[in-house]
Amino acid sequence: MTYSLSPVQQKTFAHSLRAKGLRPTKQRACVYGIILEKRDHPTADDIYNRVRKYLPGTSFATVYNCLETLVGCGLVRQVNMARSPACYCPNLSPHAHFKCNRSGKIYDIEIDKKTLASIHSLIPEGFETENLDLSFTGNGFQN
Amino acid sequence: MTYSLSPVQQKTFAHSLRAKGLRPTKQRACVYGIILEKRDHPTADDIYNRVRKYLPGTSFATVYNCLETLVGCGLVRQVNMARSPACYCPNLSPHAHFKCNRSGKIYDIEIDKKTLASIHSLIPEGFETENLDLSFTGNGFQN
DNA sequence: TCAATAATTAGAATAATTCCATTTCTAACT
DNA sequence: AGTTAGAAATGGAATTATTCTAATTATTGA
Repeated sequence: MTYSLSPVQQKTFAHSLRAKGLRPTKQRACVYGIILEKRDHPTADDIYNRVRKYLPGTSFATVYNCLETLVGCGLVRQVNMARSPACYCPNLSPHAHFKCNRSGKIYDIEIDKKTLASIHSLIPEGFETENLDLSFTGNGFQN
Repeated sequence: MTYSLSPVQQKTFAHSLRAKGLRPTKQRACVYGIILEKRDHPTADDIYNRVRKYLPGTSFATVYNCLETLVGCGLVRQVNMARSPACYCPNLSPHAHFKCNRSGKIYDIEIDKKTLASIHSLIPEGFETENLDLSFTGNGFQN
Protein backbone atom coordinates (compact mmCIF):
# COMPACT_ATOMS: atom_id res chain seq x y z
CA MET A 1 0.00 0.00 0.00
CA THR A 2 1.45 3.32 -1.03
CA TYR A 3 1.55 6.28 1.35
CA SER A 4 -0.94 9.05 0.60
CA LEU A 5 -0.04 12.63 1.12
CA SER A 6 -2.80 15.18 1.64
CA PRO A 7 -3.67 17.14 -1.51
CA VAL A 8 -1.73 20.16 -0.27
CA GLN A 9 1.30 18.07 0.67
CA GLN A 10 1.12 16.23 -2.64
CA LYS A 11 1.13 19.50 -4.53
CA THR A 12 4.09 20.93 -2.63
CA PHE A 13 5.92 17.65 -3.00
CA ALA A 14 5.40 17.18 -6.74
CA HIS A 15 6.03 20.82 -7.45
CA SER A 16 9.31 21.02 -5.57
CA LEU A 17 10.65 17.93 -7.27
CA ARG A 18 9.52 18.88 -10.76
CA ALA A 19 11.10 22.29 -10.31
CA LYS A 20 14.42 20.46 -10.25
CA GLY A 21 13.57 17.98 -13.00
CA LEU A 22 13.15 15.14 -10.51
CA ARG A 23 10.40 12.54 -10.38
CA PRO A 24 7.82 12.34 -7.64
CA THR A 25 8.10 8.60 -7.01
CA LYS A 26 6.11 6.66 -4.46
CA GLN A 27 9.21 6.04 -2.33
CA ARG A 28 9.97 9.74 -2.17
CA ALA A 29 6.36 10.54 -1.33
CA CYS A 30 6.39 7.94 1.40
CA VAL A 31 9.60 9.21 2.99
CA TYR A 32 8.29 12.75 2.82
CA GLY A 33 4.94 11.77 4.32
CA ILE A 34 6.58 9.92 7.16
CA ILE A 35 8.74 12.89 8.09
CA LEU A 36 5.69 15.19 8.03
CA GLU A 37 3.47 12.78 9.94
CA LYS A 38 5.31 12.36 13.20
CA ARG A 39 7.56 15.26 13.95
CA ASP A 40 9.91 13.33 16.15
CA HIS A 41 13.15 13.88 14.22
CA PRO A 42 13.50 10.35 12.88
CA THR A 43 16.86 8.99 11.77
CA ALA A 44 17.39 7.21 8.45
CA ASP A 45 16.97 3.96 10.31
CA ASP A 46 13.65 5.05 11.86
CA ILE A 47 12.45 6.18 8.46
CA TYR A 48 13.53 2.91 6.87
CA ASN A 49 11.46 0.96 9.39
CA ARG A 50 8.39 3.14 8.93
CA VAL A 51 8.64 3.19 5.15
CA ARG A 52 8.75 -0.57 5.00
CA LYS A 53 5.28 -0.79 6.55
CA TYR A 54 3.98 0.83 3.39
CA LEU A 55 6.53 -0.28 0.81
CA PRO A 56 8.12 -3.46 2.15
CA GLY A 57 10.72 -3.78 -0.60
CA THR A 58 12.36 -0.47 0.13
CA SER A 59 16.12 -0.56 0.68
CA PHE A 60 18.38 1.57 2.81
CA ALA A 61 19.97 2.94 -0.30
CA THR A 62 16.60 4.22 -1.42
CA VAL A 63 15.87 5.81 1.92
CA TYR A 64 19.21 7.60 1.82
CA ASN A 65 18.67 8.59 -1.80
CA CYS A 66 15.19 9.91 -1.07
CA LEU A 67 16.41 11.85 1.93
CA GLU A 68 19.20 13.42 -0.05
CA THR A 69 16.75 14.39 -2.74
CA LEU A 70 14.20 15.83 -0.32
CA VAL A 71 16.88 17.82 1.48
CA GLY A 72 18.20 19.03 -1.87
CA CYS A 73 14.72 20.24 -2.85
CA GLY A 74 14.30 22.04 0.45
CA LEU A 75 11.34 19.89 1.50
CA VAL A 76 12.98 18.68 4.69
CA ARG A 77 16.01 19.60 6.75
CA GLN A 78 18.80 17.34 7.88
CA VAL A 79 19.79 17.80 11.50
CA ASN A 80 23.23 16.73 12.69
CA MET A 81 23.87 16.55 16.38
CA ALA A 82 27.16 15.51 17.94
CA ARG A 83 27.60 11.76 18.24
CA SER A 84 24.28 10.82 16.76
CA PRO A 85 23.09 9.78 13.33
CA ALA A 86 21.56 12.46 11.12
CA CYS A 87 17.87 13.03 11.65
CA TYR A 88 15.23 14.75 9.61
CA CYS A 89 12.78 17.48 10.24
CA PRO A 90 9.96 19.05 8.19
CA ASN A 91 10.12 22.37 10.04
CA LEU A 92 11.50 24.77 7.47
CA SER A 93 11.35 27.93 9.56
CA PRO A 94 14.62 29.14 11.06
CA HIS A 95 14.99 27.14 14.21
CA ALA A 96 17.56 25.60 16.49
CA HIS A 97 17.61 22.19 18.14
CA PHE A 98 17.95 21.24 21.75
CA LYS A 99 18.87 17.67 22.50
CA CYS A 100 18.14 16.36 25.96
CA ASN A 101 20.98 14.20 27.21
CA ARG A 102 18.70 12.21 29.48
CA SER A 103 15.82 11.40 27.18
CA GLY A 104 17.57 11.78 23.83
CA LYS A 105 14.61 13.83 22.69
CA ILE A 106 15.19 16.69 20.28
CA TYR A 107 13.19 19.89 20.69
CA ASP A 108 12.72 22.54 18.03
CA ILE A 109 13.48 26.04 19.26
CA GLU A 110 12.35 28.99 17.20
CA ILE A 111 14.89 31.66 16.41
CA ASP A 112 13.42 35.15 16.45
CA LYS A 113 14.30 37.58 13.67
CA LYS A 114 16.47 39.79 15.81
CA THR A 115 18.63 36.93 17.06
CA LEU A 116 18.81 35.49 13.57
CA ALA A 117 20.05 38.82 12.23
CA SER A 118 22.55 39.06 15.06
CA ILE A 119 23.85 35.58 14.24
CA HIS A 120 24.19 36.39 10.58
CA SER A 121 26.11 39.53 11.42
CA LEU A 122 28.89 37.34 12.86
CA ILE A 123 29.90 36.17 9.40
CA PRO A 124 32.87 38.08 8.03
CA GLU A 125 32.65 40.18 4.89
CA GLY A 126 33.09 38.09 1.76
CA PHE A 127 31.81 34.84 3.24
CA GLU A 128 28.70 33.41 1.66
CA THR A 129 26.56 31.36 4.01
CA GLU A 130 24.51 28.53 2.60
CA ASN A 131 23.55 26.89 5.82
CA LEU A 132 23.27 27.71 9.48
CA ASP A 133 23.09 25.17 12.28
CA LEU A 134 22.46 26.04 15.87
CA SER A 135 22.15 23.31 18.42
CA PHE A 136 22.19 22.85 22.14
CA THR A 137 22.61 19.87 24.37
CA GLY A 138 21.70 19.65 28.01
CA ASN A 139 18.71 18.70 30.08
CA GLY A 140 15.20 19.42 28.96
CA PHE A 141 12.51 20.39 31.43
CA GLN A 142 10.61 17.16 31.86
CA ASN A 143 12.35 13.88 31.28
CA MET B 1 60.43 10.66 21.69
CA THR B 2 57.68 12.05 23.85
CA TYR B 3 55.95 15.32 23.01
CA SER B 4 56.87 18.28 25.21
CA LEU B 5 54.36 20.84 26.20
CA SER B 6 55.51 24.31 27.18
CA PRO B 7 55.66 24.85 30.95
CA VAL B 8 52.40 26.80 30.90
CA GLN B 9 50.65 24.20 28.77
CA GLN B 10 52.01 21.43 30.94
CA LYS B 11 50.65 23.10 34.04
CA THR B 12 47.18 23.64 32.58
CA PHE B 13 47.19 20.11 31.26
CA ALA B 14 48.25 18.34 34.44
CA HIS B 15 46.06 20.53 36.59
CA SER B 16 42.88 19.97 34.56
CA LEU B 17 43.35 16.23 34.59
CA ARG B 18 44.25 15.94 38.24
CA ALA B 19 41.20 18.03 39.11
CA LYS B 20 39.16 15.10 37.84
CA GLY B 21 41.36 12.41 39.34
CA LEU B 22 42.81 11.50 35.95
CA ARG B 23 46.43 10.88 35.05
CA PRO B 24 48.52 13.13 32.84
CA THR B 25 49.96 10.41 30.62
CA LYS B 26 52.36 10.95 27.76
CA GLN B 27 49.74 9.98 25.18
CA ARG B 28 47.29 12.52 26.55
CA ALA B 29 50.00 15.18 26.61
CA CYS B 30 50.90 14.37 23.05
CA VAL B 31 47.34 14.55 21.76
CA TYR B 32 46.83 17.80 23.63
CA GLY B 33 50.08 19.28 22.32
CA ILE B 34 49.21 18.37 18.76
CA ILE B 35 45.83 20.04 18.94
CA LEU B 36 47.42 23.18 20.39
CA GLU B 37 50.28 23.21 17.93
CA LYS B 38 48.55 23.50 14.60
CA ARG B 39 45.14 25.01 14.91
CA ASP B 40 43.76 23.42 11.80
CA HIS B 41 40.86 21.48 13.34
CA PRO B 42 42.36 18.03 12.94
CA THR B 43 40.17 14.92 12.89
CA ALA B 44 40.89 11.84 15.03
CA ASP B 45 42.60 10.38 11.99
CA ASP B 46 44.84 13.44 11.52
CA ILE B 47 45.69 13.35 15.19
CA TYR B 48 46.46 9.64 15.05
CA ASN B 49 48.94 10.23 12.23
CA ARG B 50 50.64 13.12 13.99
CA VAL B 51 50.77 11.37 17.35
CA ARG B 52 52.48 8.37 15.81
CA LYS B 53 55.46 10.51 14.80
CA TYR B 54 56.16 10.96 18.50
CA LEU B 55 54.73 7.77 19.97
CA PRO B 56 54.72 5.19 17.18
CA GLY B 57 52.88 2.53 19.16
CA THR B 58 49.78 4.60 19.74
CA SER B 59 46.51 3.02 18.69
CA PHE B 60 43.30 4.55 17.43
CA ALA B 61 41.55 3.45 20.59
CA THR B 62 44.03 5.50 22.60
CA VAL B 63 43.57 8.55 20.42
CA TYR B 64 39.81 8.34 20.85
CA ASN B 65 40.19 7.74 24.58
CA CYS B 66 42.52 10.70 24.96
CA LEU B 67 40.24 12.95 22.97
CA GLU B 68 37.26 11.98 25.06
CA THR B 69 39.23 12.66 28.21
CA LEU B 70 40.53 16.02 27.01
CA VAL B 71 37.06 17.10 25.92
CA GLY B 72 35.67 15.94 29.26
CA CYS B 73 38.25 18.04 31.10
CA GLY B 74 37.43 21.08 29.02
CA LEU B 75 40.92 21.27 27.53
CA VAL B 76 39.73 21.00 23.94
CA ARG B 77 36.42 21.21 22.12
CA GLN B 78 34.93 18.68 19.78
CA VAL B 79 33.48 20.19 16.63
CA ASN B 80 30.85 18.31 14.67
CA MET B 81 29.95 19.50 11.22
CA ALA B 82 27.39 17.85 8.96
CA ARG B 83 28.74 14.94 6.97
CA SER B 84 32.27 15.09 8.30
CA PRO B 85 34.17 13.34 11.05
CA ALA B 86 34.47 15.12 14.38
CA CYS B 87 37.39 17.50 14.64
CA TYR B 88 39.10 19.13 17.56
CA CYS B 89 39.90 22.64 18.51
CA PRO B 90 41.86 24.23 21.38
CA ASN B 91 39.97 27.52 21.15
CA LEU B 92 37.90 27.59 24.30
CA SER B 93 36.35 31.02 23.87
CA PRO B 94 32.74 31.08 22.65
CA HIS B 95 33.02 30.78 18.93
CA ALA B 96 31.24 29.41 15.90
CA HIS B 97 32.62 27.51 12.93
CA PHE B 98 32.35 28.22 9.26
CA LYS B 99 33.14 25.40 6.90
CA CYS B 100 34.00 26.29 3.33
CA ASN B 101 32.39 23.85 0.91
CA ARG B 102 35.07 24.40 -1.70
CA SER B 103 38.22 24.13 0.36
CA GLY B 104 36.91 22.10 3.29
CA LYS B 105 38.66 24.57 5.56
CA ILE B 106 37.08 25.41 8.89
CA TYR B 107 37.26 28.96 10.19
CA ASP B 108 36.73 30.02 13.78
CA ILE B 109 34.28 32.89 14.12
CA GLU B 110 34.11 34.78 17.39
CA ILE B 111 30.71 35.27 18.97
CA ASP B 112 30.36 38.64 20.64
CA LYS B 113 28.76 38.85 24.07
CA LYS B 114 25.58 40.46 22.88
CA THR B 115 24.90 37.81 20.26
CA LEU B 116 25.81 35.09 22.71
CA ALA B 117 23.33 36.45 25.23
CA SER B 118 20.71 36.69 22.52
CA ILE B 119 21.30 33.07 21.55
CA HIS B 120 21.06 31.91 25.13
CA SER B 121 17.80 33.76 25.56
CA LEU B 122 16.24 31.42 22.98
CA ILE B 123 16.33 28.52 25.42
CA PRO B 124 13.00 27.98 27.14
CA GLU B 125 12.57 28.30 30.88
CA GLY B 126 13.56 25.11 32.68
CA PHE B 127 16.03 23.88 30.09
CA GLU B 128 19.60 23.56 31.22
CA THR B 129 22.16 24.05 28.46
CA GLU B 130 25.46 22.22 28.71
CA ASN B 131 26.68 22.87 25.23
CA LEU B 132 26.09 25.24 22.37
CA ASP B 133 27.10 24.62 18.78
CA LEU B 134 26.82 27.16 16.05
CA SER B 135 28.08 26.37 12.61
CA PHE B 136 27.84 27.63 9.11
CA THR B 137 28.61 26.14 5.75
CA GLY B 138 29.10 28.05 2.53
CA ASN B 139 31.93 29.63 0.64
CA GLY B 140 34.80 31.32 2.38
CA PHE B 141 36.38 34.41 0.94
CA GLN B 142 39.55 33.08 -0.62
CA ASN B 143 39.70 29.51 -1.87
C1' DT C 1 3.54 1.52 -26.78
C1' DC C 2 8.50 2.28 -26.89
C1' DA C 3 12.77 4.18 -25.91
C1' DA C 4 15.58 6.89 -23.00
C1' DT C 5 16.79 7.91 -18.72
C1' DA C 6 15.96 8.23 -13.87
C1' DA C 7 15.19 5.76 -9.70
C1' DT C 8 15.30 1.64 -6.98
C1' DT C 9 17.33 -2.53 -5.38
C1' DA C 10 20.50 -5.88 -2.86
C1' DG C 11 24.51 -6.40 -1.25
C1' DA C 12 29.22 -5.20 -0.79
C1' DA C 13 32.31 -1.62 0.67
C1' DT C 14 33.82 2.12 3.38
C1' DA C 15 34.47 5.37 7.16
C1' DA C 16 34.26 6.60 11.75
C1' DT C 17 33.95 5.13 16.08
C1' DT C 18 33.41 1.94 20.00
C1' DC C 19 34.15 -2.28 22.44
C1' DC C 20 36.72 -5.97 24.65
C1' DA C 21 40.21 -8.70 26.63
C1' DT C 22 44.94 -8.33 27.68
C1' DT C 23 49.08 -5.92 28.80
C1' DT C 24 51.50 -2.09 30.52
C1' DC C 25 51.98 1.91 33.21
C1' DT C 26 51.32 5.09 37.15
C1' DA C 27 51.17 6.54 41.68
C1' DA C 28 50.46 5.56 46.41
C1' DC C 29 52.18 2.69 50.05
C1' DT C 30 55.61 0.02 52.21
C1' DA D 1 63.57 1.26 45.76
C1' DG D 2 59.88 -2.64 45.43
C1' DT D 3 54.89 -3.94 45.50
C1' DT D 4 50.51 -3.52 44.21
C1' DA D 5 45.92 -1.93 42.91
C1' DG D 6 43.70 0.66 39.79
C1' DA D 7 43.99 3.37 35.53
C1' DA D 8 45.27 3.72 30.89
C1' DA D 9 46.97 1.86 26.57
C1' DT D 10 46.97 -1.69 23.15
C1' DG D 11 45.45 -4.58 18.98
C1' DG D 12 42.02 -6.25 16.81
C1' DA D 13 37.37 -7.29 16.24
C1' DA D 14 32.77 -5.37 16.15
C1' DT D 15 29.44 -1.96 15.31
C1' DT D 16 27.12 1.92 13.27
C1' DA D 17 26.05 4.98 9.77
C1' DT D 18 26.47 5.81 5.27
C1' DT D 19 27.91 5.37 0.39
C1' DC D 20 28.91 2.82 -3.71
C1' DT D 21 28.13 -0.44 -7.55
C1' DA D 22 26.07 -3.03 -10.96
C1' DA D 23 21.78 -4.87 -12.31
C1' DT D 24 16.80 -4.32 -12.49
C1' DT D 25 12.58 -1.71 -12.66
C1' DA D 26 9.74 2.42 -13.16
C1' DT D 27 8.54 6.82 -15.16
C1' DT D 28 7.98 10.16 -18.64
C1' DG D 29 7.84 12.05 -23.07
C1' DA D 30 7.69 11.01 -28.09
